[in-house]
Amino acid sequence: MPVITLPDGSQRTYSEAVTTAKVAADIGPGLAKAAVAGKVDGKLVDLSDTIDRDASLQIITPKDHEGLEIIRHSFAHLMGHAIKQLYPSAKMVIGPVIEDGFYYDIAYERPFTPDDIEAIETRMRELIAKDYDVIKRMTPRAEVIETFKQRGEDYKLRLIEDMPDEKAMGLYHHEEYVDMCRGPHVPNTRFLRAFKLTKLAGAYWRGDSRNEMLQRIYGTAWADEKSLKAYLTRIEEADKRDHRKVGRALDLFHMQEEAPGMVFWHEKGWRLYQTITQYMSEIWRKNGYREIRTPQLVDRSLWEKSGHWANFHEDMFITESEKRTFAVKPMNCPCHIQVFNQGVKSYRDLPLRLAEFGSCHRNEASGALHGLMRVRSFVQDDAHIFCLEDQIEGEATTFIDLLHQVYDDFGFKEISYKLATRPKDRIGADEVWDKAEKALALAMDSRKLPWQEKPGEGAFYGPKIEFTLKDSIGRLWQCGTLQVDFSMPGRLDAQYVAQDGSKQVPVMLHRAIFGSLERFLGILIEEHAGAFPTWLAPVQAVVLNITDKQADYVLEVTETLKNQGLRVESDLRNEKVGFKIREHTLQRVPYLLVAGDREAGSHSLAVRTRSGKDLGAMSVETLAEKLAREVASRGRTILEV
RNA sequence: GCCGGCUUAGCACAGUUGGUAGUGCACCUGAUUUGUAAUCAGGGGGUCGGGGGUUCGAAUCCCUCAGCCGGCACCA
Repeated sequence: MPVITLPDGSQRTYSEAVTTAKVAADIGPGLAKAAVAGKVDGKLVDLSDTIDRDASLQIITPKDHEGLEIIRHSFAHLMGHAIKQLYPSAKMVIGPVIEDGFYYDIAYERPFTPDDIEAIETRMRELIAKDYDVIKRMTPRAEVIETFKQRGEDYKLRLIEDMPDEKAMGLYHHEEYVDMCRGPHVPNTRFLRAFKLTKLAGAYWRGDSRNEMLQRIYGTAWADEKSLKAYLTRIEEADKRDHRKVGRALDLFHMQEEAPGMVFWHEKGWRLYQTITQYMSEIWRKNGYREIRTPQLVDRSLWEKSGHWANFHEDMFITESEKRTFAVKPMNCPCHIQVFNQGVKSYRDLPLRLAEFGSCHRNEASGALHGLMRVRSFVQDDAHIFCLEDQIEGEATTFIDLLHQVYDDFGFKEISYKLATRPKDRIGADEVWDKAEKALALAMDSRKLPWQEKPGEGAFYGPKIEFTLKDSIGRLWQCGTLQVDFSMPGRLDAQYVAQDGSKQVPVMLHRAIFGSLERFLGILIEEHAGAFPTWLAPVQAVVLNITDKQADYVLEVTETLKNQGLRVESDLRNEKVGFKIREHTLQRVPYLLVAGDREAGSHSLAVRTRSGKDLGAMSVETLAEKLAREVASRGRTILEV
């Protein structure tokens, strides 16, 4: 006699086992039609699954996030159905749900073409129109194996081998097509309406590059057409903020074939770059860091000693001179240890924080390069903290606070936190890893950060926290990092004299806030779509004349503002004001300062913002003061309020 | 590095079945002295990513290299 408790607290009693579909139908025909699945005691089940005991039940519809995920998952099966009809010899591999959609990995004798994708999409729409029921059958293991054997689904058989304990699997029948899945799935194709196949890509079997490559077809899917359209528009809009496009449009930087993965910074981009390095230098000064500078080329022997040669020499740029091999430095830590090693250090010197805008080169795989986000030549705001073991947690929390302060200054609110723990190939004893991982976890907990673990993703010398930011289309990029390292200082002979006079090896923390300046700027460009807050804007204001009569006044005022440290330019071209306003607005200059006869006569300027707001005329002194305040507050107070 | 796609003027793009390159913006010149998102008229500019091949003839077809784009793998 199952008693079913619904989310509103009401209860229904049944004389025998009941399905979610039946309960939904008893509540009302509307709900019966909208029901996608059930959630029994917190666990998602198919509408056709029976409930034979007292339980809480929530009916899932497309309005629920879980409902949408089920729809996306069912779309993957639908795509399988279409693909097997069009290309019977294709072997289906896995078809999971991802953010905004789904994909399916497929093994097929020839590459799919964009035309194939179109054909698949068309067939999917035809299948949807048939409005067929999706039938679930829990099937005994042997029968499942037999089914897939008959159908030549080799990869499904390999997947079954990975689940030795499963005695029966859920088989979902889409007419003649069968897929294996934990489920749940939609009961009928009527829920599958709003979708679009988006991209075709390669992906390794089991995510391992030593394995064969499969073909992956991605799709996006939504509960209704409106959401789909909204998503597609969102992607289109986000695409316009792409830092590679904005970088060209605003004349910030360029890249070219002769230097793949390396940036030619133009004047405006370089101003931005310098603004953030100067900002960071000041942060270091105020927070007990000592800024240093170390060589670009270092003899191979040092990299061998540090362990980097063994792990990464194929990705290092090498040069030879007088029979010696040098590596262009791919990172700064070994060099910082050399600085630490100069002179005798006492425990009283710790924590010692050495910071550098470290220029690094790494020969990244050609396919990994991505605008400013992944380059071969980059600069890190790198610092190493040499400290005692019991100083780790304190240094870690202080660092996390500092990172938040910096991200807040740049307007980044959405940060995700990952703890990457010991990888397979590593140096150092397990007890040491235990301590290091614990220290990082404690530091994040003390700040109540919502972090996730990434098992096995740590560096070879220690675990790390990754602070990641999103680009305009939601791709995550690691920017900040904090790593504990019990190994490198010992390998490179770092020592300090302890309280008892003995020599001890310090712990080293590797840390960066921007990560790579190039990547950080890429994210920053996309975050603001090129409309940088005034404190960062390469050109903060342009002074425009209306006719030649005001030229001298414009030059004088520009000079005055420049002398106050503002980045101001004048535009004396023989053009209409409307034309000049348009151009500088498109260049995302925060303030356009118009000087006509009225303004020249009263030593003032008419102020217009790039968003089109007319702030009226103000005296040059007032304006300079307001701008200075806006810059100093890093945009927290702005001119227009 | 792997899979797929792309590469035409400074930028964004067109270019039908192979017949020898176009549009818009930008640029240059002239006129215009203009009050808040495009003044008008004229003009110049491309070994069609590099190399090789097929052909009477290649931006168009084939091979190859490079770069870029989207994924995958990698990321000290």
